[in-house]
Amino acid sequence: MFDIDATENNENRFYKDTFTKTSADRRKKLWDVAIDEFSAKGYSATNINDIARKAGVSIGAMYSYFASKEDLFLTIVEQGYLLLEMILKNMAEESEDIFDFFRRALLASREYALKYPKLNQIYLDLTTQSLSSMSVRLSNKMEAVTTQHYRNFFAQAKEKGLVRSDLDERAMSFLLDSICVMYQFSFSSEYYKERMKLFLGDEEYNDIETVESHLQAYIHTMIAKS
Amino acid sequence: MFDIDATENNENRFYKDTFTKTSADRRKKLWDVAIDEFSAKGYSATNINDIARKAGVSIGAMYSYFASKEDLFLTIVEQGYLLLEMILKNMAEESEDIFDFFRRALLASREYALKYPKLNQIYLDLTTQSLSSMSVRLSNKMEAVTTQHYRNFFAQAKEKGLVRSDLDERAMSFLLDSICVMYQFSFSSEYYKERMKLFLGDEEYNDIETVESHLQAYIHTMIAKS
Amino acid sequence: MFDIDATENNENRFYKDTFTKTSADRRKKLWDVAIDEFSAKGYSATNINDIARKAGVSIGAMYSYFASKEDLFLTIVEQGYLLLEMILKNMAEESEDIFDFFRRALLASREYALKYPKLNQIYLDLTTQSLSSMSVRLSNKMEAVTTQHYRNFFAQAKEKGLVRSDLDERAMSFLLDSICVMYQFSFSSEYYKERMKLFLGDEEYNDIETVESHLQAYIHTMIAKS
Amino acid sequence: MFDIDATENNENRFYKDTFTKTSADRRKKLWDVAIDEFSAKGYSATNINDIARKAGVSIGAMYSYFASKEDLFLTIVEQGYLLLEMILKNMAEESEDIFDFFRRALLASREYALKYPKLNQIYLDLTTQSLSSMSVRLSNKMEAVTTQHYRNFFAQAKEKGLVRSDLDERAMSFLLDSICVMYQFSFSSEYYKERMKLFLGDEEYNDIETVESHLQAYIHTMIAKS
DNA sequence: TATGAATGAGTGTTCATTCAT
DNA sequence: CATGAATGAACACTCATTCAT
Repeated sequence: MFDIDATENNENRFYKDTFTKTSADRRKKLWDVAIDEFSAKGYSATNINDIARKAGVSIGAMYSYFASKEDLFLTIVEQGYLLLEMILKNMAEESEDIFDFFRRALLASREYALKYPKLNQIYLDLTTQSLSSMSVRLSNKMEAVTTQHYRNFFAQAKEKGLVRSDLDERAMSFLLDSICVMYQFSFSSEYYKERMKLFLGDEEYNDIETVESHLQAYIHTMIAKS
Repeated sequence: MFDIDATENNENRFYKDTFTKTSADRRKKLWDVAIDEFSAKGYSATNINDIARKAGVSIGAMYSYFASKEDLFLTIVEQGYLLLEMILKNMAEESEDIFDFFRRALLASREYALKYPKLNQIYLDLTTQSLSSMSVRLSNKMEAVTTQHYRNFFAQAKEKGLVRSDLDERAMSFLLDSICVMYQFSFSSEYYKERMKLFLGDEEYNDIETVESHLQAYIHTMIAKS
Repeated sequence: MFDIDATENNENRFYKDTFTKTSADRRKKLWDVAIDEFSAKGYSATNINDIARKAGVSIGAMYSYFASKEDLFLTIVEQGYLLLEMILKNMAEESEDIFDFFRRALLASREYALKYPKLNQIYLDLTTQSLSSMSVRLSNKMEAVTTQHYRNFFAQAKEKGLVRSDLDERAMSFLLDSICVMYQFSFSSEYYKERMKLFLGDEEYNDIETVESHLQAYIHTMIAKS
Repeated sequence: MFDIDATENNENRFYKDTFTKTSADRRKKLWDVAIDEFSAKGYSATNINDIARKAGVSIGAMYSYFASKEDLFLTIVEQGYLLLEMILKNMAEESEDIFDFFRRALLASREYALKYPKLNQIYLDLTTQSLSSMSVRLSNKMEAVTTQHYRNFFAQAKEKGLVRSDLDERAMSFLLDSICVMYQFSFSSEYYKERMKLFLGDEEYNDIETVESHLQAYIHTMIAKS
């Protein structure tokens, strides 16, 4: 996952050249530790000296890799975004139509959240007002990509006559993505986990796949030409 | 809004008795400043000494009102929760059925977010993993209230035969509330505002009421007996 | 014990007139709490607001009784000194000779320490360099009284031919009093208790009266005309 | 005196590794200042930031050397203990018998107190009830060492028939050490200095060596087989 | 006179960042 | 380059004392 080469051509990288020259092991370790810390404590409360020590990297090296704590944070986030982007791209390519895409998106939201809970906690942090100054520094906004996917699938669906003719595609895209985002967070932070439990009850919470297929079915009803 | 009497009977208050004894002006000023700071900087990065100074209150007085920075934060949040709870209660009472309730909920989400953007930014913060230890201290979880409203309205709707008979009410409640939460946040933090703009485009973004009525219509389709 | 009238004529009192006008109960409570706090935490670490609260006295009243934290402390200490002085006076009057006096002094050291452990801990504090500026404010130095008693008894003993003729009475008084002081502290602070245990072992520590009579016997040997 | 190497093998050190890596000059300066401050103001009233500033060390460095103010304090104390222990060990080795040992102990008490008055003031502080929690952290209690020396010398003396056959050695050791402790403090804090003056008068106070030899002679009388 | 809310300088400690080695 | 000791502003919180009521 954390393969630095993937971002090497990225024009706005938040790490210094030096970072590409360290061993992949070192980079991996740093990432792991940084994600642990940032996800658990949030950006502000995270101590970059702690990260360095736990990763077995000197604080001096740290600052030769990243210009600041903020840049370390953004590097982590960017990397996670790239991963998510790839997942989305694959998903879009494999999806037959908008219904299939949403089904896959819902599934992926859950799986991605469960596979990378800490990364997701960090994203949640990033949506926070206090970190908004950072999120603007991230050019490859997830939403830009997602929006495009929805746009394409709705265009195709309209052509094929799969969806209601009176559909406001943008509003609907916004709605569908919102559902996915909330679903994703519902597996990420304690807060949203607790919230989901309250809504679903223990029974349904433990049979999440059924819940998910219901959600998907409702969405189908909502969108599909009757 | 920030009338301390409203919480006086609240069993788990996060402020000390002394706070009830200061002038309402002083309390109001403190609220305002605290919300400003916490919403702009997040919990961790907010300086309680700054709040005190900007509110024209000595730091000593500050600590005679609240046992800790955390308690000041929770007092702010609790107060906002109480307000939202009241809004929800009124809404529930005035709503005719589940469709009406959702329509109102969507509207209220937007209006509340626009009226108290800073408070909403603070809530967003609270859903963050790093503040999860605080959110558990807030017993009167918004979600518990919301869940109940949905449960009641769906029970009523089933009785009246308004909704599809195969409806998984809990999954649906979760879905509807998720939509409202995301909608609310979409007017709160810069991040979500930006995201909404990307999805809706400038045109629709500026005609938000139409978007909202579309969303509501889709939900109707999804739930109502065809 | 803590009868304020006893000090009323004292020329250098550390309390204000107001203090004599409060109820004896109030005064007693204040004493008790102040001794608790000062003995447990030491002068510096003791919080005068805490004392006030625990004694059920307003901090305002506190400062109407005593000009400062230091004066409260000195009032406590002075009072204890007066008590000790009285004990010493009685002891001196009842003692037949220097041997009897020392025997009683040793006994009284133990009993006084066990009866008023907290007061003794406070005295120990007062011998500390950092509190020396306070101890100079206390006119009725214990030692001045003690010195005089020893002087009288040794004069009497010389006259009666009870003691060795080559005795350096001042050095001996210093020695005897030092023994009493250390013995007294040995029942006061944890530190000296522990130390005594190490020297005596569990067995003797639990049969302290025998140890005490041995000590007394040794001193007799040292002083008495052979 | 303040050679850090002396404690390097000490298993319970209260300083961090980093402290061993600074220059000896820096360490020395820090020690000097810390002893000055702690001895003059007592533990509680001493400000660690003051110490840092006066020693020309940043507060950050301070906390990279010691985990807390308490640990700085204990490091100082421990170091002094080690020194005293060494003095005691040498003394014990050079002493011919219990009489010689006590004579030397008395002398050393005075000399050590006069050479390191501030260190001794700090020890006095440590015997205070409020610092008892700290004294328990110091495992190598002076008294344990001292007790052993007395035990050995009394055993030897009994074998050689130098002392009274009815001697309670433990009580006697306690007595002798108590005398030394008080004698030592008599040269350390203002309080005890003043007290000694009161007992001895100016004349004898200024001829302390004679007083000391008298004390020693009395002890001899007390212990030796007549 | 009694109250206790208010004050604000001060405390122990943290941490992003620098820089000599 | 890498290291990690060093920096010092900043922080959450305390407490002796004041003063309006």
